[in-house]
Amino acid sequence: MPELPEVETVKRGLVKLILYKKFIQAEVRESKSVMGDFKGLIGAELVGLRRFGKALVMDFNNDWSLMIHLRMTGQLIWQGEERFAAGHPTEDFVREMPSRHTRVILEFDGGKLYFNDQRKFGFCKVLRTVEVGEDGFIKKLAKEPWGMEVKEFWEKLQRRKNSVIKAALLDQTVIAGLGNIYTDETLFDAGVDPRRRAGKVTRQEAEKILEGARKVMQRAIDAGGSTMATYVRADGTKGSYLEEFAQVFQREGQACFRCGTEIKKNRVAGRGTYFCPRCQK
DNA sequence: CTAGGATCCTGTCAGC
DNA sequence: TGCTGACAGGATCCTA
Repeated sequence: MPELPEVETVKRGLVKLILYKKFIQAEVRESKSVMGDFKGLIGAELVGLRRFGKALVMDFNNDWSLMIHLRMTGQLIWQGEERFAAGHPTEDFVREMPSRHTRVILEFDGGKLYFNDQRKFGFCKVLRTVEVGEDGFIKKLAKEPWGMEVKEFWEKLQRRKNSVIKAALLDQTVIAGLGNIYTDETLFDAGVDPRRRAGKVTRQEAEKILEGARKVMQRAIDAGGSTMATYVRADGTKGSYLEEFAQVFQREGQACFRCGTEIKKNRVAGRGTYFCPRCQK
């Protein structure tokens, strides 16, 4: 699931649970999921957590850092005295760890952090703290919607004027943090058809899209904590917070909450895309 | 430089 | 039941 709000939820959970804990060792079960060498982190204390778009960075007190990107199916599960699970929601949230999807186990003083990733697209990368900003992904990353002025956003859209607006919003060098869900939710909120060319989006619509992205993602962040609590409390219950707030995502054939028209699903920018044909022009 | 499709990988589900 | 193809909450690489 991991788009910006989910990664922010992971970050907040880890701040509460493992900040200032000492890293003991790592067990790498899938070498493909790891870049760099965990040796540099052994014995160091976790002193900071940062998020860059959908990427999470853990900083240690010896000038080494650990960057984690969950991509499509990554999740992090902390098992100490308490349990915390966030990222891509699967049955593994409530299962005994490790599972068959566990790629790396990070042992801290007081518990273990399990990096699970069904499809192995995600990764952990050990690097010098000063090199975090030089990482290819982070270096190219655009601002997040809260820090972006309409003018700058508009200009970035012109750079991708021949792409559909959905593709432009998914491009992390245009705006950081949106993935397939929040792009659809944002465009619904802004009343813009995902198939429109980015260059045809008016300045006013661009402003609505920016505001929509902020609103939609902030709501998800605010809901994140309680959702996780629900997940852990429930004995196997598969509740999804998507159901709580999604206006269009995975609602194909259902009535639009705003106008009652059937929500449609199309392939746009190579991704399953949900929208209301009446509310989004 | 951009745009669009293929690709990495595993799992699930619909249709035969 | 078993097989096949499509698809999946991401990003990069390749080609035109």
